Amino acid sequence: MPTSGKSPTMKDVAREAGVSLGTVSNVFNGAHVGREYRQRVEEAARRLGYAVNSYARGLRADRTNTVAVILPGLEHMFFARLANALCRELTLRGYRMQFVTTEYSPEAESACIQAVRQNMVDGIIGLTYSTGMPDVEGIPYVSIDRVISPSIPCVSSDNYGGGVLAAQTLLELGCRRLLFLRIGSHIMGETDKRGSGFLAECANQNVECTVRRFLDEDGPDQVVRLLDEQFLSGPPAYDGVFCSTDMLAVSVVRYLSRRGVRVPEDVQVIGYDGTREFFSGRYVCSTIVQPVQQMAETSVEIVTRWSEAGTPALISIPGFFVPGGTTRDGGTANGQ
Amino acid sequence: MPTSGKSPTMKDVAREAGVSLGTVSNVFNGAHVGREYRQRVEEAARRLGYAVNSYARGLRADRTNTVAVILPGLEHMFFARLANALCRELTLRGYRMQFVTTEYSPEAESACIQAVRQNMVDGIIGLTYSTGMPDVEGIPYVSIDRVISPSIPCVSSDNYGGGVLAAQTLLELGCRRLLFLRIGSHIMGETDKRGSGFLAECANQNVECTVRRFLDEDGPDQVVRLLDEQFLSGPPAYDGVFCSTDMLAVSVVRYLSRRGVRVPEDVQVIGYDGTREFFSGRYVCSTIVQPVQQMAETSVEIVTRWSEAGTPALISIPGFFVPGGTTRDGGTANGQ
DNA sequence: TTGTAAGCGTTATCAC
DNA sequence: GTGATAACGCTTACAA
Repeated sequence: MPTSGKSPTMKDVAREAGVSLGTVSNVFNGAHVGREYRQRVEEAARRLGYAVNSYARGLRADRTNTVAVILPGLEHMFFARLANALCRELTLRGYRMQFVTTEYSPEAESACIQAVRQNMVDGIIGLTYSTGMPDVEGIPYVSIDRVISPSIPCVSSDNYGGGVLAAQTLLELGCRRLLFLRIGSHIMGETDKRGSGFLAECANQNVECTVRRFLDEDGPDQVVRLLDEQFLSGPPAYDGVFCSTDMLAVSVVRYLSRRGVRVPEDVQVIGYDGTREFFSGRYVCSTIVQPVQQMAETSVEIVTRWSEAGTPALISIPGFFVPGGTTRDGGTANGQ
Repeated sequence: MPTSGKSPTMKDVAREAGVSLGTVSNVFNGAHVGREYRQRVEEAARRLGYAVNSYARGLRADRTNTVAVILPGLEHMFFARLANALCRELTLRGYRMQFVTTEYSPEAESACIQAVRQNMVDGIIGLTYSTGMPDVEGIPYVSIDRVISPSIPCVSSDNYGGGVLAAQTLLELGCRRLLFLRIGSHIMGETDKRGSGFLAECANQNVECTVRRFLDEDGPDQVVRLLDEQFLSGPPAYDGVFCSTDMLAVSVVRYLSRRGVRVPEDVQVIGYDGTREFFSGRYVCSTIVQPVQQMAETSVEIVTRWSEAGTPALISIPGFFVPGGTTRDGGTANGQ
């Protein structure tokens, strides 16, 4: 067993076991091989520390056991959690993860699509905000949080349902004057449904709801100005706020605290994502938690079983509400 | 330009350009080719949308332009930042990143080492806590934050220097009764040097310093009990605390606040890592910031230029102090 | 069942 | 400088 230098190849195993190359190959591909032969091969392989080279295999068999994961970056906790879960699920199923960031290479996505066509990668799981629609017809591509076309499967948390849940929760907690704050780019996406669901449930329960929208480009000044309008004069104009992201929710909570408005006594706030402080594990606010783990499982399941079934175009996985200290229902939630 | 289906190969390009296979290969490998031929080939390649298949190349040329990155996980912000920076640096240099987590697959590391020997991966950048020393003699392996052997390069932040810096900072800020708190496993590692540096500087300036050590296994109870001993009775026994991680520092700060000890008025606390709140970008405490970006650059530089030079065994990159509200020097630092 | 040989996309070594 | 050809490690008809 050489401790360094090159690995043994099938040829070496064949020689060691005294059988032919094809037989060794058959053993490693589950084909029918006589017991005696199979044993000899397996033993020889163990002695030599042999493992198949999946890239060489891919060259012939169009299969590399590698999936590319494309995310905007890792510094946002939601992305980090997602990447982590995807890595886990892929590993569990015997796949390697090739990781790519769009943050630093806008053409990363098309490079990956190339790679699939070259059989260097078996499939792609992508969460991208690029404006152009990637041309991924006919290749194993799972999109996260963004509908690309009816024929490309998209996995996301149930944004609409999450919005409904947020409204139900605030209303149950006694809020009657609701505000929905949204931040994001111009382009419509899956995440817009958070607002739609929220508003629909408000309408359904005959409660009025105001909507305010920030753009990513807006600086903090803009946000503060807008919040001032809503809250500063007299008693708070609203007693329940749903924010499209935890980040926004935390900003709002901090703003309110600075202005002497008590949270959750005067105003209750719910965010969306399920962001936790990395050290304590505490949720940073009351929030609708994205089911990251299940989203990862589902995505991996779909790419790795691409051809096996007709895949539905849009799979929405329900999230759940968790109290995080910014609603009135019993303090800060901890742990899982 | 077919929008789906398989990619063109060198053969296709050769036919399209009316030259031989070898010539096409030469063009893509920078060898000397006549101007006329080169142009014809390049044009044909563009027309067909050709790109070399680096795995097929790897089969011959022992080079895949892929580097494996091994980290314990991504949920800790330091790891996420590191992975992000590594991805960036690798991409910039034309490498792909294969990402692996030890959290969910303890044998991930040896699998990667296999992969290198099989020429499926050109090199490894690894940050692992496994007890056994990986057998990586002779393959391109860069270890982060852990010395494996004199012949394996290790890149880390200058932990010793960081400890010195922490001591200098606390002393400059007027602290005279110092405490060093450490958390971590039994095994000695690079990070232990944080304490050594801190203590050395204390000794150097003739200031006494107490040391307390937690183990990862210790529950929060243990930590609280220990802190109670140090701080609870009477005025705080210490006025300056250096913690081996930001996580520990934040726990300590929270503990002190709950006990009515004011930070930074009564006790000043410095952590280590440079952790920031993901939404505000604020540092969670005054801290010694790990130079993640430079660590990534250096590691990538070393793996990708493996053979080109004798590499020093240990490269320590200095971090820097940043105030984060738990020291007395001017409020909370923001931004970059 | 087992062995043989062709071929996957590329590079390296030759003659030309 | 250019073009055929063998080889990289593996899979897969097909022949034995």
